[in-house]
Amino acid sequence: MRPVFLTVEKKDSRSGARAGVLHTPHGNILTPAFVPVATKADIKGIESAKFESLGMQTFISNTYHLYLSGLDAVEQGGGLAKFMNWKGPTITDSGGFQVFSLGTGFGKKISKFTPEELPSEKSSDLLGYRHGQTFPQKVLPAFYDEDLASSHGKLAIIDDEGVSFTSHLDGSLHRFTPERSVEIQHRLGADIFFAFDQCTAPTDPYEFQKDAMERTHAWAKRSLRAHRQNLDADRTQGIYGIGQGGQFDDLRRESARTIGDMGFDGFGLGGSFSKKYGDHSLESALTMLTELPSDLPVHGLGVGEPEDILLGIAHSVDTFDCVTPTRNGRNGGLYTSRGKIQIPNAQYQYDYTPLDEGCECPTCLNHTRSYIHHLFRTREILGPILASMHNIFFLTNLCKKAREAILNDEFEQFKDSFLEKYRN
RNA sequence: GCGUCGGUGGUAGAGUGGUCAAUUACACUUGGCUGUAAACCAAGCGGCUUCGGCCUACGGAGGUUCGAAUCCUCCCCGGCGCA
Repeated sequence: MRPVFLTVEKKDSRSGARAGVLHTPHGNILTPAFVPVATKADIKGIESAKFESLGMQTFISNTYHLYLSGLDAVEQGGGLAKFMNWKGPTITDSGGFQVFSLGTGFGKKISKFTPEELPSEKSSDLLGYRHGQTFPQKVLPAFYDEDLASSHGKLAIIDDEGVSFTSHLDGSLHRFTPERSVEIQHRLGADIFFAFDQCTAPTDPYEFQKDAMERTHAWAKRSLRAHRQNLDADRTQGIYGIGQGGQFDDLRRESARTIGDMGFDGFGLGGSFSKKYGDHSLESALTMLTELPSDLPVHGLGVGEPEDILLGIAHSVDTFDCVTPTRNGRNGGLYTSRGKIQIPNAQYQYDYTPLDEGCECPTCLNHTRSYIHHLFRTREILGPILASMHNIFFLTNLCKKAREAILNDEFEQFKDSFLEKYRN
């Protein structure tokens, strides 16, 4: 028996939607489920004691950030969950997204580095590099790229072996490989973690996507092998493989088949689905679902707008993580059943109704729009906190209601009526 | 009363003859945020506009000058000092 597996309770008769139970060593996750992001072992502004009241069943933290600061403390503190005083399931992401967001995904610049552009040193010299050590001086120039340096002074360089990058915190040089990412994630000790991948933007061209996809496949194999070699971790942690392919359906299908056949405990829908890349980047990624083993749990990485979550559910995605509730919340954007609102806007100054009529989150049960508006205007820290709490509840509740609808075999109806109201 | 320094857009505060409808910050108005270098970022912020400009503005009124927020005179208001 694997440490993580899905049992499907009910399949919708008119769509691919399904309701299930994702079993983990620290408890079950009822799916579909929304998974808030706790990048650095905290959901910004919200302590773990509040999680349950927000409808949360789990959360996802980040390998890249925790590796740069706090890894030893987390490990010695008994792992991510215990460290945070959380009893339920936990998830970590591999750091693959940062390879993208700190590298080619930064701004609009696209750069690709071939192995011959890399340092002449054998890659083994670069492996095992630890935070705090000094990188060999002679390889430094090879890591410096004028083009990228001018835009953010930092760099992530990809080669087939792994990724070299500079810390966004202090500029120090580091190296991630699939093996290293897995090792760190073993030390973080989450119930579910992800294989190291190369994320791309949907707008990247075919050859680039194909290259990244094939590299991701090779890294997936290595991530899985590294996991199997740690017998203890393999018994207590589940590993998800990630598929890529950008907007190209043939690549997406190939990626799903390849990753789906490797023996992972779950599948991560890889990519970046921001609207700035167009309106259909998620749809092409969803073509992957038709190629996967039917009982394999599927996670949508970075899928967090209500429309996208419902679209994902309709295609049998089980879990979703995203920064949307927390980042939008901190910046004053609130989800309501009638669409998003900007609470700092003037029109809410004397609006003494709840953020969302009928919402049962801790924020709405106790406070008015006027109050939240006031907290944002005065830049009080409570504003972003209450807003984040509401937004998290909104999305976990959306998934909860979708689950109930699926169990009642009325998902399509639920989805349509939600969207009609949400879009006004 | 005398002397002195100063009065600039919602606020603070630059500018001190033309490149000024006026730097900058805050405030204000509105956008954006999809595996978090984001409690962040961006745009706008006198009126009108056929978008080329036009009009009204730097305490008030005059004046010098081709040209004044900037120089001069008087008035009003404020700070400080001396009576």
